[in-house]
Amino acid sequence: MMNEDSIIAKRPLGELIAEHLKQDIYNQKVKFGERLIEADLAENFDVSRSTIREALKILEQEELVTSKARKGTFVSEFTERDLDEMNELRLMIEAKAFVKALKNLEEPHYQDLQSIIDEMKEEAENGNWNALFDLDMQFHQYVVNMCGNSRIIKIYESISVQIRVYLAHLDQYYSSPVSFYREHKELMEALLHKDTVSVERKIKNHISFVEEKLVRKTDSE
Amino acid sequence: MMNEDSIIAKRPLGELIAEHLKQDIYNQKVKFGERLIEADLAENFDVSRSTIREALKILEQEELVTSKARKGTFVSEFTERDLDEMNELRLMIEAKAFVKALKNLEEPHYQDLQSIIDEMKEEAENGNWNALFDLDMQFHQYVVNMCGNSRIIKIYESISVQIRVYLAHLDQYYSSPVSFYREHKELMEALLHKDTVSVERKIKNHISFVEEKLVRKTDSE
DNA sequence: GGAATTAAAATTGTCGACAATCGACATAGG
DNA sequence: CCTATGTCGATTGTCGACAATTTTAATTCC
Repeated sequence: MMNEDSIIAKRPLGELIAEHLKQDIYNQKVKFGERLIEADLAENFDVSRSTIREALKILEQEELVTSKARKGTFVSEFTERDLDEMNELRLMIEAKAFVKALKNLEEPHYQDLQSIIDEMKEEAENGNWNALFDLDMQFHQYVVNMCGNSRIIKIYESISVQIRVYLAHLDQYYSSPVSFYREHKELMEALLHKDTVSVERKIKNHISFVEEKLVRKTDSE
Repeated sequence: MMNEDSIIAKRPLGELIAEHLKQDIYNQKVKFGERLIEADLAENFDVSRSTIREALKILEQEELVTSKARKGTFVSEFTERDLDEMNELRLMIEAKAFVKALKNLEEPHYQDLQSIIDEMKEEAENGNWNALFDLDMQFHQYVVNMCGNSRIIKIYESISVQIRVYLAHLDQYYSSPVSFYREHKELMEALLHKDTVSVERKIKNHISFVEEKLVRKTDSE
């Protein structure tokens, strides 16, 4: 009668470790290009190498690490070129997903989104970039999840994690947290009006904002 | 002095087995929904279960199998709904990739493509659907590979394998092999003319051809 | 001193065994 | 008869050990 996944779902160890490692990557406890040695990880996490291998396979799937046969697995290095690729892909997917999501967004969803936006405002005022990025991810993923295409959702998940990691590793951002927040506020309004054209334009703006304003030092400032 | 990957690169066993299993799925030696039991596979392939596990993780990555913790791994079941999702994604990606590829396609590439087309013609006349599908995959993947975005390439690889599997499992096709071939010939001509607009339209047509003409029995026949 | 060889250490690939869990059946109790 | 509980076999999760390979260090030879 109370057999169902008792609060803490009993997931395989490998998955838990994979998540832990992902956090470590977010927090730069392991850096780009760093080699991950199975035996060491096994000792640190106090599990067998088989389990570590499973965890690494999961991370590899999300492209957070890359492994070459018999050469080892390394934390993926994201260059600016990679960011370009990611953004191109992201733009394509997100533009489509958002428009499709419009058909499915109902009142309760808008409330959820609004509360994310509200949190963003707070974190923006505190200048807390890391929290801001997490909320950003939540916001976009939430909308994409409403698009109705499970494959699009899955791909977006993967790509957004990568972008998240990329941003986390930057040591400086060339824009203010508040304008980052304002971006989302405008996007939210376009969603509320169910204005397809406007939504597409805003998405496009938003992504180029990340690329050009946030990451690169532009002259026009 | 001749140590470099001697012709046959020494890849991990798990990868080889994953490929073998993929072929088995193509050829319907294993069917949709079928459960894959690690111990049995280990015995059949005469390797340890660890190796089988690795192979299954690879297939899971390509979404050809699905595995639930402690429940086992099953060959993915693709419904018509899945085909819809796949095509939507494919359309999005391929339209973008082809247009981008136009910038990079040179004479030798066109020759490669033409030879694929020529083979298609032959197989079409023999009514050999399976070979035709393989060539179809080759053709599209070849062009997509020229788009210059490694992430787009990777995603397309995954999605096209899935579509390939879906088509392989159909027991009947509602169109002629020759018209399937002709589709590609037209696409090829659009590529040769580097006519962006035409390429986009042709891609769109081609994908809806697969969905509506090849798979579904339409009345307009 | 430096390039080529060889030896040693570190690391990944593969294996077989045991533990934990699941599913089906049998059995007991109402 | 139906439901709950216990048991057993089948299957997956995890482990530690050995084999194969790569990387590093040491040695030899020019």
